[in-house]
Amino acid sequence: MKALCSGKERKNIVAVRAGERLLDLSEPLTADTVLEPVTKDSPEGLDILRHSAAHIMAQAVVELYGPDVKVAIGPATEDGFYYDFDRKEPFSPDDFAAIEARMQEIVAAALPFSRETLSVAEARKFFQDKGQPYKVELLDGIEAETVSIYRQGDFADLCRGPHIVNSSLLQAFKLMRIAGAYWRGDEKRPMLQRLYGTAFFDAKELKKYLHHLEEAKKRDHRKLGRELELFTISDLVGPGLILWQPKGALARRLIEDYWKDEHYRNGYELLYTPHIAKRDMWATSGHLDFYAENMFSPMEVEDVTYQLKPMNCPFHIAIYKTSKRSYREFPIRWCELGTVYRFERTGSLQGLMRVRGFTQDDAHIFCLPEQLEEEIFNIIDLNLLILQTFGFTEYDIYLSTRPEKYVGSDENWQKATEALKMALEKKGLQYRVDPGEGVFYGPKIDIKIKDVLGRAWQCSTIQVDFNLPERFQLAYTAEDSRDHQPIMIHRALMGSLERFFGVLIEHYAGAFPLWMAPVQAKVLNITDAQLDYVDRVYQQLRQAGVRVEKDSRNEKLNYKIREAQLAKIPYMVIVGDKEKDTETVTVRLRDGKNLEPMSVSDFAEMIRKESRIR
RNA sequence: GCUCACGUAGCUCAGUAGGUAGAGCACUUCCUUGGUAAGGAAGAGGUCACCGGUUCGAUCCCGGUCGUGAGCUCCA
Repeated sequence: MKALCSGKERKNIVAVRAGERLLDLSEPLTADTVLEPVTKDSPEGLDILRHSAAHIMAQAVVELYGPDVKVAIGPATEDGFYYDFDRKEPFSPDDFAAIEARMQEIVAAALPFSRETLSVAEARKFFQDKGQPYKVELLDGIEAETVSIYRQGDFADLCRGPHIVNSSLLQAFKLMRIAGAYWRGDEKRPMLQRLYGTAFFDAKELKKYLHHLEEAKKRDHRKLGRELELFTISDLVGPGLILWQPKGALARRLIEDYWKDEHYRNGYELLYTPHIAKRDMWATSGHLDFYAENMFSPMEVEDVTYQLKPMNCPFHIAIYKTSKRSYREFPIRWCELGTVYRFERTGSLQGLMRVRGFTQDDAHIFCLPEQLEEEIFNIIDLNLLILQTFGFTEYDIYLSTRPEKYVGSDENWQKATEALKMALEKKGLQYRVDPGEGVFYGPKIDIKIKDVLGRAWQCSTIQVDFNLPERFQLAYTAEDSRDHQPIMIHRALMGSLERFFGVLIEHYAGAFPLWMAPVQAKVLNITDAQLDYVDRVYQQLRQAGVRVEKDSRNEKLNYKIREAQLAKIPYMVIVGDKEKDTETVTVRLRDGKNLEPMSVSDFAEMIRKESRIR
């Protein structure tokens, strides 16, 4: 080790890496091991600290609340750590101070983390004697011959490691929240109490992280949605059902207009379809068998049962079936901003991100097998273009394969999965496989964009489907003048307009780019002497197609500016006597800067130019 | 759906050891006519989420329902 680095660097080392494995610094070395240091500033180093913090928290909890607290698991997470406990009495945030204080004592004691290797049988006896059934159950699932336990002070935990050398390295930590969590993530098993915390090597980092959380909170789309009057959710209407207020509705219209234009350019035709359909149709499509738990309850109308739509595909299929199709028509690209309803459990609803009624920017492409690859390419290109237009350039791509419950033959699934995979690879796009996460009728490519809170939101989805065409017996006449079955691609790029808008609000903190800002400019007068001029400027801008408001209230300019600023309006158009006399306006930008006075028509032209999307 | 927490005026929040409530902002009216982030005054506004229970009496205590938040589970 000494040979590896200088003394200063050594202080910075948390663990070492030997090939794939991470090892404690206390690990005995063999001559032939090649070691690589894991430092404090590496992601692995931080993970090790946080994992150790989880152990220290568990130790504190056991010491404070007695050995009848059962410990489950406690890993590091993306932004901290947690530990799951089974305890009769609920933890409350009031307990945090005591647990943190106890943790501080453990840190101050600089307890070494020591590793012991035991056989599985020995370990089982050890945890049985300690009265820790969750640990025993974990051991039941371990196939290796030996396991390791880590001790610090009197606390011992089943753990692969590695850990920090001793508890004094935990310099900056904070308990964050309490939540319920099912043992092993299974809702049929006991609900445990999960304590979340976060930890860093130094206090500055912790402070920075907490500050980041504060900033993220300011961008919360639910808060901004209310403040900017974009959308609301009403008890009168019901949970998970979005009401778009005028400003939000206008932004949505701009998004939809752009979407429609872009689709027209890319060879799509627009459809409209109804919100309900006969139950029989949902039986044919397989939704009743495979998607019923997500559907709203059926309704009877004149002895026929109908059901709200959770997807648009069967409606597009019905349109497909209106005439005999020829291969010469292909590819058929049909798109629709289709509003669907899905039953979501109350506990999972969240603002615009998770709702019960939402509009998909859906499309279905019917094509020949030999057109499949190119169509997928086209979709990916259009997809990335649209995301880019909205300012999203960072995303994770997933390839989701066949789920447990599915329709269709294995052969079809394999063909479809292969097609998606080939497309991603030929495009040179990095992706991860999400096994078993496909839809019941086909595999899919999902693109998840990240919001400021670091949450990844699934928006885009591209699905290849050989199965619904079969179920609905879709056909086209091929060159051989015989009937063949078309392939169907389902895709949504923004995914849900609601969710996408939510991500947009957080992405821009409500300060939308000019082209999609519901209000682009607000005309503010200084005194009543300019009332007539305010009106003229307002009318002229409105005629020129600028989305403009005016504030001619009897208030001070400061006050009007403050309001417009809080409303995140891109341009404030200020008119006083000076402007009135010269037939000009003074423009103030969102960032506080002022432009030179200009004519109203020049300003309108400036807005027109800047609002161009591409 | 599950666990925990929360639910007071449009918004943000006080408050009552159980005796039917208060601030700031917003709103209305009046005064003020003021050049780049809150001028002043007055007024209106709440069956303290809803339903039951305990009590002489409940916004406050207890139970249930609904809703919200953080997670779990599930997903666009």
